[in-house]
Amino acid sequence: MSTLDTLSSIERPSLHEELTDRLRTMIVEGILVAGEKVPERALCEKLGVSRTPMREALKVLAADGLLTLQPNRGARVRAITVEELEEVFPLMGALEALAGELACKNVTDKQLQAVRKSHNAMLACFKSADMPGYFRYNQQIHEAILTAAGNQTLTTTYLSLAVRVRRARYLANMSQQRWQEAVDEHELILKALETRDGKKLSAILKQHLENKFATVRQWIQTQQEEQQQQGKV
Amino acid sequence: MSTLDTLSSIERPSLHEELTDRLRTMIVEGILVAGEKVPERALCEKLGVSRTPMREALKVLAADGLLTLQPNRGARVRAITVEELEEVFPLMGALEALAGELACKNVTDKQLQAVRKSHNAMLACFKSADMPGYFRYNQQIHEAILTAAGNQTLTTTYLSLAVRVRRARYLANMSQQRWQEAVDEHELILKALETRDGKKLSAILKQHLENKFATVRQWIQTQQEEQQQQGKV
DNA sequence: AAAATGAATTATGCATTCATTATTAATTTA
DNA sequence: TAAATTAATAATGAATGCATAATTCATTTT
Repeated sequence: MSTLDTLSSIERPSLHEELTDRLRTMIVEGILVAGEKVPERALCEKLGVSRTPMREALKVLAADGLLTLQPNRGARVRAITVEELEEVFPLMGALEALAGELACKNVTDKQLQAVRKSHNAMLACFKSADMPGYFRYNQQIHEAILTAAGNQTLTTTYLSLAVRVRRARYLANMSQQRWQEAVDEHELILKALETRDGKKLSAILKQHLENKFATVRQWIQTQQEEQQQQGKV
Repeated sequence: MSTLDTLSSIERPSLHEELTDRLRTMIVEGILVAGEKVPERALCEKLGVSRTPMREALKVLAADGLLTLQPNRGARVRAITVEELEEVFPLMGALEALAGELACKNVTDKQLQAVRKSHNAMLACFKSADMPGYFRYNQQIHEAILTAAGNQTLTTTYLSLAVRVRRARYLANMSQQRWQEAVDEHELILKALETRDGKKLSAILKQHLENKFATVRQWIQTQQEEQQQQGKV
């Protein structure tokens, strides 16, 4: 079962939006476990809402690819597969590339400063081997680049894809060597953005993502094999 | 008011999915008019469903960017603006480019044959100046390329963006000259696909879209000005 | 004891109801 | 008569209710 405790009740305009956000977070954080059923009733009781807005949120998240709805059998958290990953990553690559080009065109000095700050914070985390911290600042950087691109639709589209792989991305640990490489790539990312070199930034971002992709794919493959093992036993 | 008549009642597993599809179609076809409120009750009655699944569908379409939800004031069909267009088109460009590259890698002879068929049908429509027919086959071609790319996530993502601009795209009439150019571009598209030249196909598709973009942008600008005029009168 | 059948329970999908908020219509006031 | 105020009506958002389908559990059968 999932960790449904430690969740407080909610109130605010438009319950279903609040619920959509909450559930999304719970999926990314693994509180709602990939592959498992979404305990609709339990969630409603825990959050103090009725089934109507909850079910609206479930429909939205299903349309978004985070859940699958089985007729008469409720919602299930979509477990990412290698196949899905192979679909999502190239897409994210294309979008990051676009974001890089646009960001170089549109980034303001203030935004650049924000990226630098996240970058340095990320470096500090790397040096102290703080993976969760690194992950958080890393995400901040990529989102800051999206913001700098100044295209809300791009941001939304990208994030909806990113969320689908975020948990896998988080769980798939990098080797120390790969981690160092990732940091090096980030130096290049910052440099390209500072010099407003769109082509270069675009290319590095794409490469950076492809490298991450390789790590995550390997991890998922291991996971799937373990699942199969368990299925046999 | 909108043309809510000529709609038959429905039945099938998962009402909200059926409704989502129906409403999406109604928006693209202009039965639900951009900028106007969605007549929830009337739609429910017309389609013979309760408000619950209807509202689930509305939430999904809102998350998809086709509607906006105003708290306590229902749903409204999102009218596309120049700003939104300027956001959506570059994104579609990046995705079409990706689709082109992947399609050249993965297209089967059978799929290629399907594209050729649509292409020829489209040419026939051009010669007989049949815009609706042209538009339909044109769409078929682009969707066939997506299919050939063999990336379901790409298809879904692209279509969700394409739907948002489809109506404007349909209403924005091309000049005769531009139409001829578009047809010429389509010849190049077919050729690039036949020779599996990913780079070239990718580039042409992007250019093709940018040209379309220019036409649509002009049309929307005119529309917005007319709206403002009406607002003043 | 394992498989098969059937009853009890629970979950699911959708319709209905209800409280609240917005909108319109009617009335009053200046 | 035009603006302001109030009353009415309708719409929205969310909770509840209900019929059907799925699941679980007990019972029977082999």
